[in-house]
Amino acid sequence: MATMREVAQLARVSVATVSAVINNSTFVSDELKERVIQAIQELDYRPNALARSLKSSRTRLLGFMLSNITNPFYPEIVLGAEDVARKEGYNIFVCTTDDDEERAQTYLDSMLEHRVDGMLVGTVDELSDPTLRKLKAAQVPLVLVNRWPEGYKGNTVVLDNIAAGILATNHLLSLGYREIAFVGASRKIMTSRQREDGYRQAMKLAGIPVPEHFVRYCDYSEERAYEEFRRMAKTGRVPRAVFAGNDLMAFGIIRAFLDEGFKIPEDVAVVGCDDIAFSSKFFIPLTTVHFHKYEMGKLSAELLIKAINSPDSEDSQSDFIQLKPHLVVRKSCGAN
Amino acid sequence: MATMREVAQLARVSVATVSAVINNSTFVSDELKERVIQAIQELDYRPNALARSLKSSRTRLLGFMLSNITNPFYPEIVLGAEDVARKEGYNIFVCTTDDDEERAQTYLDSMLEHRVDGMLVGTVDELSDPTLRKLKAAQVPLVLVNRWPEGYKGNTVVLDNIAAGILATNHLLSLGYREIAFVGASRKIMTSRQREDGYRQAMKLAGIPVPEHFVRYCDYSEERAYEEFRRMAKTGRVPRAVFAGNDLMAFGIIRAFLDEGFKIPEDVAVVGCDDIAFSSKFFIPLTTVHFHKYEMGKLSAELLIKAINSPDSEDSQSDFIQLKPHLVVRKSCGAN
DNA sequence: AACGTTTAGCTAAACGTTTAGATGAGAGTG
DNA sequence: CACTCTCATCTAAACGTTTAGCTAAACGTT
Repeated sequence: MATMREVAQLARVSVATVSAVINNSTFVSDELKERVIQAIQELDYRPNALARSLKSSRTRLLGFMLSNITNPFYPEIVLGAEDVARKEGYNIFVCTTDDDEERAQTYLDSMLEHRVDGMLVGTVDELSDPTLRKLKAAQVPLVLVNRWPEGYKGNTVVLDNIAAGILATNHLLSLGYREIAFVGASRKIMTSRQREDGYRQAMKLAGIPVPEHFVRYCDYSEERAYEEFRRMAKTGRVPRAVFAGNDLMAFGIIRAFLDEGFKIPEDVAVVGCDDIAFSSKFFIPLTTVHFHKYEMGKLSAELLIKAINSPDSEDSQSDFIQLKPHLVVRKSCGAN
Repeated sequence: MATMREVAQLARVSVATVSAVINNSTFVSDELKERVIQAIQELDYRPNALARSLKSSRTRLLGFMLSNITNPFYPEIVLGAEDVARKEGYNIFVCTTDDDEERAQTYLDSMLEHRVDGMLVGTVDELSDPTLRKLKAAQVPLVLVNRWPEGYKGNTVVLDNIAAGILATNHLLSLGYREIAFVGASRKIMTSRQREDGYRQAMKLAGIPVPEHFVRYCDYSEERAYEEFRRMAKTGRVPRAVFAGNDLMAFGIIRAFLDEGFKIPEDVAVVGCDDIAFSSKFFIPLTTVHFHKYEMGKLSAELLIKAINSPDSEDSQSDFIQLKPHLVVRKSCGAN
């Protein structure tokens, strides 16, 4: 592949002039400019981003760490981030850790070695997380996305999961259901914990005790939820309504109940959370809590780029953006 | 961020020794090695991949161009590729073009400027595609994934879409259906065209004329398929069976028929194609044609890395891998 | 003692850019 | 005409690595 030196030679100018034409950083006469452009095309020259970044110490690369693209919750977020990155001339480096600590570390090292200009991180929800510590030590501009450690100081774009829990639970309460189950991923996962907390708050406010035997944890997985509720249905002891911590689990729960001969929403009402693309297309369109996922990605990237461009990234105050959800009423809850 | 020079200073050795320790390329005495490691940790030194790649002219970066991660068909492929890449010490740079020519060009330029060691390309299905021409000109090791231009010479990993069409159609024929509709994306999209061709071959072999008024095109989109078939259902003139070019459209078709009061599979049998994750979890588990998507990603990356490592990439013969599908019989077709 | 051999560790030249500062041709001024 | 200014263009020094080739100490051989 041709280098700038060769282009300069062919155009009978200095490398500085070629550089000036490419970046149009300083004035170059039309004649030389023409010659340079000619030479670039002739040689199919393409600037070497490595050399460029090495000298200028900015790569126009952004890292994005998330747990699993296979989960339909994420691609939209990535898309939002990608769209603003592209517009601003950045490329995004997506890596998925599957919530595996070792993988996260490997990828993080790799991103830092590639000198990304900033990181979008969707895998950290503890202050003690090694990923977070490493990132702080490396002083990379940083935005936490979707998950975050309580009390974290720094740019953060997240969803108001407590509000989501309240919204879903209140909706079910308003439809007259009292015996409402909750299904989460686990108490360890912040988003799940907060959705549960919202559910508990709403129940408390309504003066209804939480039926603890109907609070279950299924790893945010369709399969696990299916198994859990199939088992539950077999006992005959089922709740009148379920708030599922995500749509995937809601699908699993509905499938389990259907397979056991229950009717949805007549026998059991189900409300999901996330409003993934498929939820509106499910045969029983799912009532669920909608989050602006694309928006979350977009805002995250904007914030990150702002942080990168801010003169001294150190003491610039950081933003905490919390996106509000809204309820999407469809068929699975038995409203209308 | 600390440089190798600073590490060398602190460890009282030369940069060459530091380099040797990091890459353990030549023998270094235990004593010096110890001092170097100490210094690296003390300074939190991290090799600069830019400088390293600039000198060694390999980046250990792979590009992956595909149309749209939001389509559940793709994430699994990416995962397969990522897994082998990680194992081989490569990072994958995913970019989505949304089948927009301009975006493809922008991203491609960006990847080439970043000097990726090779490219996985899932967006090219014409020999005249500018992307393909640019890639050939740049002489980057290359594997075409999923889509490919007829007659293309070079590494390719694809699905046998014709076999898929035959499989699906034969299954419906074997269940006694004769009036079988086909829904594709468009004749312009190779995968869709081939699935259609498979369908036509199977019909021909069975001696049944293709009902051309039941051959429709819906851009591989759930919505479009829904609208198209809702309209069709309203006319009262509906086929007894449908082979949908992908699962998403199958879902749309089923939803359309249900909303018009038809029963699936009793009134209309539906077979999809792709077997995306959700198809088995649909309330009417979808009969569909399964492809090994993860495998496709895995094989693609393996082939690419092989090509990168092959001594003279020019005349090394290229592989054409075509993955065979198999039918997954579930509920939507009315078998058993 | 003189020689060659081995080898741990070093020096310095790349890799392909960016960019501060040098150069020198023209134009403008008194 | 001598002077300064302006400004298009160039020269050369980085950026942080890798690596070919060198140095010199230590050892073995005769």
